[in-house]
Amino acid sequence: MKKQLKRMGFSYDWDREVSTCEPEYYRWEQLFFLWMYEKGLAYKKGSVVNWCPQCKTVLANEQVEGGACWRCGTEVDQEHLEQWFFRITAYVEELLEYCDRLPGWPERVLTMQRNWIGKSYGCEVDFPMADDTGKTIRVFTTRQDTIFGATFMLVAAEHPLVLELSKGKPFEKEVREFVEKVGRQDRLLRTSDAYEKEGAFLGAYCLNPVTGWKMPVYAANFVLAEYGTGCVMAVPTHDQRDFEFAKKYDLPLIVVIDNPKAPLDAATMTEAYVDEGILVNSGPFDGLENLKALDTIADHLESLGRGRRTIQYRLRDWGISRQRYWGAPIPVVYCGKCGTVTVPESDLPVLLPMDVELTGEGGSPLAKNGAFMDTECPCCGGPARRETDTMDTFVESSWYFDRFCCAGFDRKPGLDKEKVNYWMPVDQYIGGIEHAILHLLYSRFYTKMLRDFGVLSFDEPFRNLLTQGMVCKETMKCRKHGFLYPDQVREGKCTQCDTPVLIGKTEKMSKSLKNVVDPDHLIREYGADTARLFCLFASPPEKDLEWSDQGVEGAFRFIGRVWRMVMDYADPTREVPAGGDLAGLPEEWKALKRKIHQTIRKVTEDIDQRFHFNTAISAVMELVNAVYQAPRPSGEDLTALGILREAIETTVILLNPFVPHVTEELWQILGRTVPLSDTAWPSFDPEAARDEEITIVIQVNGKLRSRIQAAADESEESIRERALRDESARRFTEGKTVRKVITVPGKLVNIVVS
RNA sequence: GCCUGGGUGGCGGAACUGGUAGACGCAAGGGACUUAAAAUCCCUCGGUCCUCGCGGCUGUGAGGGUUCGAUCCCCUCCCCAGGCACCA
Repeated sequence: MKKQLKRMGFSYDWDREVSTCEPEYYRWEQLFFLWMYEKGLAYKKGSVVNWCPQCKTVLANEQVEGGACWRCGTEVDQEHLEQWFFRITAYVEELLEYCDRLPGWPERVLTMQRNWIGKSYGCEVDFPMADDTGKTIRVFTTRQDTIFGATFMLVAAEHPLVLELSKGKPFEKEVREFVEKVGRQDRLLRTSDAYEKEGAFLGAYCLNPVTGWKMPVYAANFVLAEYGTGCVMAVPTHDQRDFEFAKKYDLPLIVVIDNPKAPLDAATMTEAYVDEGILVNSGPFDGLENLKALDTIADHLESLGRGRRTIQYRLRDWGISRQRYWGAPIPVVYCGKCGTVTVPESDLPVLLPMDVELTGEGGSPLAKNGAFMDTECPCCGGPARRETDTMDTFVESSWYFDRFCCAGFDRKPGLDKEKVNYWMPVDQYIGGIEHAILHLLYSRFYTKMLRDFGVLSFDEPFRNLLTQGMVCKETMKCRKHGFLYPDQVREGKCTQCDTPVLIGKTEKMSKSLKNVVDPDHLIREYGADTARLFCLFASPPEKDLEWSDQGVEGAFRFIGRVWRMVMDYADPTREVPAGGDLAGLPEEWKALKRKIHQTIRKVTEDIDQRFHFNTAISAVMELVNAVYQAPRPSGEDLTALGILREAIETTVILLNPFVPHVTEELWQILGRTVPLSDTAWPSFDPEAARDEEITIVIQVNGKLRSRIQAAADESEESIRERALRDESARRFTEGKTVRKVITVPGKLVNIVVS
């Protein structure tokens, strides 16, 4: 890996290399854990967690993609386990707020983070039970404007209230069966479109706090126990889920928001009305617009003492326990006497044992390692057991960038504040879009936390973010032999059985699809420079890159073209100083001089401001084409040779960041002794780059009709006059009245006629 | 369903702030060089019509709108990619 990176010519500073799996790194992570534990930012709790049966480990919510494990794709189960969590929710407000203060981040990443955090404003409302026990059911709602239409109550099947309320009632058995059934249903089924809303009546009633009506209480399969309070007031007229539920169990519907365009009738509604409207059947609030009623009704509930405004977030705490080997051991021991005890700072690091058996079967290898597990309690000295869970490896990647600033720093807290605060935040961070929420959210959290511990003095880790695309290639498949590597195909046929190969979809390069390119082979065949040039030229970095063998060939040809150009002129221009004065140059050489400086400007801007290497490279290609187009001067024409020398040297310098190896060699061939990598980037001469003559477009009624040449300093008035006299344009203005003439300096004249 | 990006020649992609659409490359076609091939160098290359011009019309997913002028701004719709999805 390292060798390959070096062969490609990437200029990494290997002195800053960091290995997150070494104790020199993860010991600090364990220290941070102790600090977090002390502050309540790390805690253990029993909860329903995502469990990957393949990896035999727990996964954070963010690490479940469409119900499957982000690593192996296996469907994730729900298990009840004791797990360690990081209290990322302590920073939820700041994480959300700073989404508006990261102008250098792509909007879609920020949107994804905002959605993931999922802030919503609403009310908690207490619904008293209809029996006289004085108990209440508390719900969270964002739609308190519909409270007059709440006709029944829904409770998550897993909620303890379900069994409590139904206990001893004639419905108890049915409720129990229902709860068990929901518990058995897996995640995939629950989220599928066909999943039907179901419930069971608990034999209990509560009262609507504003209308006083009796509302039957149901357990429902579609109510989430973990969100809000796990209980929902159901308003079937204005919520589609509640509507479906009401229809199924024949529950009453009351319209409380009327559609101003077409009045609603509860008896004939076929779906819930979820748009804006005017309140009806809502007592004192009738006639209000529902959006305005949100506030008014919230006030009303608060004055009644039945509810209060609250904010809910979708974001949950970050479950970091993993039953894997890799990852820092959690520095905690369990003592029969003292309970959960943290490992004292002086005993850190808790080392990952080297003598574990990695069976590949999943499950924690540490839990099978007695020497690791059995220890002494740091408090009482008695026998104790170590925590065998390790931390999610995303913890490691949440601060490695800080460590880069002071790699090897071996004093507490593992970060040299001065250096870190000098280098950080990262000016330009580059990563795949797949980390939009995982790594990028965790790193933001960790940064804020370390800031509050006094280690860092900045709020956000990455000032600018570029999400680069992935390298894709078409897949090839043989009917008999499945997916094929590129070298298993010759002339469209499988090399094993000679049957024609099926060309499949273009997909992200992966070993499983065999649509990969071997970098060693590529470097052997074409060299690292060709590989680099192709990748940079094919598309801008934020887009996916479609691999094309012909494109690689094209990149190789261009390098050859540059090489021949240099070889051609290296000798004749060897003794000629590059450049030369602009004044007095014949027009054709002036044009090349201009092209040189325009190219420097364009390439500098494209690299600097936009990371658009593809257009930077095409600009250099244009310069090379211009040199090929130039007439070959005689050996005495020192002016011309000087300009050519300048063009050639400029080409070599400008290409250096893209193709460093070949340009360094060409630089030497040109007789330069100072290495190109130590040579300053050229600056352009604005005077030379300026166009002396510009093409002015003449439009009639917005249609392109003619072009004229104008001197750069020609007055707007004069250009306008010439445009009006222009022969080609007059063919279209002849016999018509000129209504208006619009001139855009340096660009065009538009003559409006009727 | 909701949110975010996108949709430009045969293909990858340009067009910076509303001002010449298609830069540059690939593919294709033609020519030069060569005994020949490869390599190289040069030319043509969105569609269409004709009187083949330094021409006309048309053209950036579709349809409207704003504007002197729209790939760019606004509205409606279609399609593709990604994200979220019973979040009350």
